[in-house]
Amino acid sequence: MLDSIGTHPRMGAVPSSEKNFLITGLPADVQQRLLPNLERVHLPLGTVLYESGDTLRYVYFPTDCIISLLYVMIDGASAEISVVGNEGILGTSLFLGGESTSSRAIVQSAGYAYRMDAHHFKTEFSRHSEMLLLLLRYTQALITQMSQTAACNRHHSIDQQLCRWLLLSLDRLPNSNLVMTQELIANMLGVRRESVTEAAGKLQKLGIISYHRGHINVLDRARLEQLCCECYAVVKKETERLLPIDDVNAMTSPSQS
Amino acid sequence: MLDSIGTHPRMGAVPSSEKNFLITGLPADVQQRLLPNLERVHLPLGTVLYESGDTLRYVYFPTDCIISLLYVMIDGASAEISVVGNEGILGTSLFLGGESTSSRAIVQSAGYAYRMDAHHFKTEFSRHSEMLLLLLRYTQALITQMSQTAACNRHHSIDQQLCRWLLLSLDRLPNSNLVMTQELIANMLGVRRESVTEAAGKLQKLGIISYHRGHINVLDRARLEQLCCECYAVVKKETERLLPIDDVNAMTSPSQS
DNA sequence: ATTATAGTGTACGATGGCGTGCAGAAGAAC
DNA sequence: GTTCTTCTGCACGCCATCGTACACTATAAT
Repeated sequence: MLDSIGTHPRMGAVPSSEKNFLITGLPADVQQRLLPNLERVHLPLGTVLYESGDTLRYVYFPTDCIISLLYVMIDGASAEISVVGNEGILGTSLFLGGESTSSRAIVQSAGYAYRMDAHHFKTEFSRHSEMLLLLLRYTQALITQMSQTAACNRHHSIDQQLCRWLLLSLDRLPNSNLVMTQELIANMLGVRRESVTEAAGKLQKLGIISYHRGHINVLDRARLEQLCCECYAVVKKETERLLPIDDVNAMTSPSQS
Repeated sequence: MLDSIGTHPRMGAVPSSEKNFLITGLPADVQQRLLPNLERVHLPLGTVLYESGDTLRYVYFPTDCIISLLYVMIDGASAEISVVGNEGILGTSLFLGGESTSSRAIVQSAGYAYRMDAHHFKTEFSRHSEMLLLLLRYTQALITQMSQTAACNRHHSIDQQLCRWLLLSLDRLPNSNLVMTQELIANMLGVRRESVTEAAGKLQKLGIISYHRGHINVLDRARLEQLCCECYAVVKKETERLLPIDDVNAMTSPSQS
């Protein structure tokens, strides 16, 4: 079903890896109806999709990019609240009813997303419950991630949090290469750049990652999970419970099922 | 309208202060329909309304009590994710679709709540959009609070966080007396008891609060807000934006409006 | 009255993370 | 090739918070 997006007049050629599970998780007829209103857009690293307080004009369904929800304090200090990839949607406040949030959405890893005009989106989910129910379940997964972030910020070391962050990012990327400087990671985690340098240095010495001027390669994911605090596993497990992904159908064509 | 709850056969005499704004915010006919399924219950301090992973059997609409959503780590360390009072509902996972959450709900301040059976609740919100829309807006307010907690845990001092915590509690209580030991506050904030002792001691010396073996009295709320980090104000402002409370109607009888 | 228990106060070293400053090295720009 | 910028590494003192230990006091239990 999603394959047909690639042949839609408004879309160019689309690699088959570009899926968003909130779309592929919908019944074929709903997907078909959404199609004309979905626009494939490229999102370069660092793009700010919305700022704290902005009224949202679009929702975004990331495919191979990662979006960070970042809270920026008055003094400029920041903290990542959660990350959104191809399992989610950006712009929950449109169906929750707030129209805006107090966080900033910024592209943490470049890639593509499908975006939908706020107006079309609202009429769609107000008309049909399939989409709303799926989005609500995703919202709960998002809440889980936020909760865990709050607890993790309180109790766990920067070393552990870096592991968590790497794993969350890895899950949302097609390969194990992150394009990401230590400075940016520090902004996300809300810590000093030097602290990230130190933590990343440890991981590199252990042979778990290798990095080089803005490029991080994860070599040993298993050991990363061992060093990580419980927070990653809790969020992942709960997300899979809430949003079961039928890989076979989701990655091929759900309309044929 | 809510006044009539006090005369409902299933209810005893109910003080007029016992309101929940998610109920009083609904149209009169919807309230009328909810009434037979609402049961007034007393919630003593420390009651665990649900544990991490529990399937919810009831939703709770607090009136004069405060519920804390607490995340408990494997090693027993805890952190408060958010608080719920008469502005909210406990059991969002029932309409979000997850049925359970990874947090614990515990009564932080004793009082009363209206509870509703999960089954009745689900049929109600699936049938009528008024309630769903209101609940969704509340969900966004909750998300705001969680986000802010995450950021606050990262960047602000225990002194500031204690101020935030006191203010959040104060907003949900009919008076300025908190029944709460320093030990319990420490659990909520996820810090040592001694740290709370120290922070509370400072506030007492400044004449802002007075406390005595499990009883805290806030004497100077204005100065508390001055000492607090931005986090309290952000959450409060956003909550008021999302859930405008028409005090006149809400506190009297909306059915007459 | 006496004894427990719960709540609070204080002290002291340990330490993780911060702020700051600076230096080296890899790429990019010219 | 040279210069400039970005990214990373390291070192220093500082401080908030932690872990631990213990003392004191008010209330409850007997």
